[in-house]
Amino acid sequence: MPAPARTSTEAVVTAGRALLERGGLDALTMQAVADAVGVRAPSLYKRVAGRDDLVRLVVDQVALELAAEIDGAVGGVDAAADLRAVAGTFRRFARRNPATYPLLFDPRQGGMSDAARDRSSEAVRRLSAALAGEEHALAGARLVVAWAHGFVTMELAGAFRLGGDVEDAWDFALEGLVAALSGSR
Amino acid sequence: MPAPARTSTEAVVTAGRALLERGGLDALTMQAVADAVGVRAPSLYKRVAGRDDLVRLVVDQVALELAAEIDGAVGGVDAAADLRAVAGTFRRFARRNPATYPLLFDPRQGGMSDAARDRSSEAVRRLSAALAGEEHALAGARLVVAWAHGFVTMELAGAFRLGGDVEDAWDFALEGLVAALSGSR
DNA sequence: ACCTGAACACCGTTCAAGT
DNA sequence: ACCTGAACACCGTTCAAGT
Repeated sequence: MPAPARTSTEAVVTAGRALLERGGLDALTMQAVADAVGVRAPSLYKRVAGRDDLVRLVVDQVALELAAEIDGAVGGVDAAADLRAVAGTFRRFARRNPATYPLLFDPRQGGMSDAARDRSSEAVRRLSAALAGEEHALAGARLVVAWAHGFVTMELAGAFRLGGDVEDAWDFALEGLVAALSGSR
Repeated sequence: MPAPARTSTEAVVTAGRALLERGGLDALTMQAVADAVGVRAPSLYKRVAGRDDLVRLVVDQVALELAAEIDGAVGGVDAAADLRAVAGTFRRFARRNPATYPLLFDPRQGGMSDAARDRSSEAVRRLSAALAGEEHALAGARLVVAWAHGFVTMELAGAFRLGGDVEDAWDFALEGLVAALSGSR
């Protein structure tokens, strides 16, 4: 006599993400997720393999959203303008997802899936190729992504404490990177 | 009748760091630390306020070592050469401390202390001032540090999967950054 | 086929009792 | 003044029993 499903993997992932964003990784407990979806904790193991798997599913959902927003920020006409737009989109995304963003590049949480990573990096690679030439496309993309990731990570961590205008630092860096890429062809 | 101390804060921090470097944050349990220093877990609370405090002490020890190595990498003659040397030192340090390094900029672990942060950033700020001029010193330092941190974080996370030579990407970026800083004055 | 209570091993932490 | 065993609340996870 089959028992009807009282929740779904989707609901479990959504609840997990909300808990993570609200209270950090510590708040994402199987008990809290179970309460949120209206089921007992052991039942969650019918939906996800375990807590680590649930975290991975959340991270991947966030990563795919990021990739989609980056794709949407590319106009396709002016590569320098597109790079500025993509960088801004990336930064705003991190600020909107301050607790989940840092997990995207965290090896302890498995990081994002290959699919999400490839999709995010492809847009940047194309812009890098347009600016720096095909031979420097990959190295240029790695420069831009490393900088953007480092910057927003430090910003989220509250690491910019020496005063000064953080917006200025962002704009200064972005113009410097565009110039460095354009000058290397 | 006083009981003699059977361990010390230093030994506790050293044991904690070793466990963290060997097995990640999960392996740093009060029980494992207690076993390592030859005492029962409750006794650790005479040395550290709790597990979070112990992690913070480990992170700070690592951060001060990083700051010292960076200081030692500065020659003081050629700013561009010094920047390359500092960046290389930074990267090698991260590779030598793959489990503790990511905690340095992790807000969940409190990150590094203000003292450690200030000391690390000051050397980079001076080099940035020498290359880009005093007015762009802070923004330039933030560009370099954000890139270096992002790069080594991604490298440690295994995020460079599109093939290509990661060493080339490092050198290409470093030369681009030196050019961008030098060109902005 | 899914849900549940009970149980297990583990965790950080507290505290009264020992020396 | 420090160390200890015992205890507490919590955690992830397993599993036999229910429907």
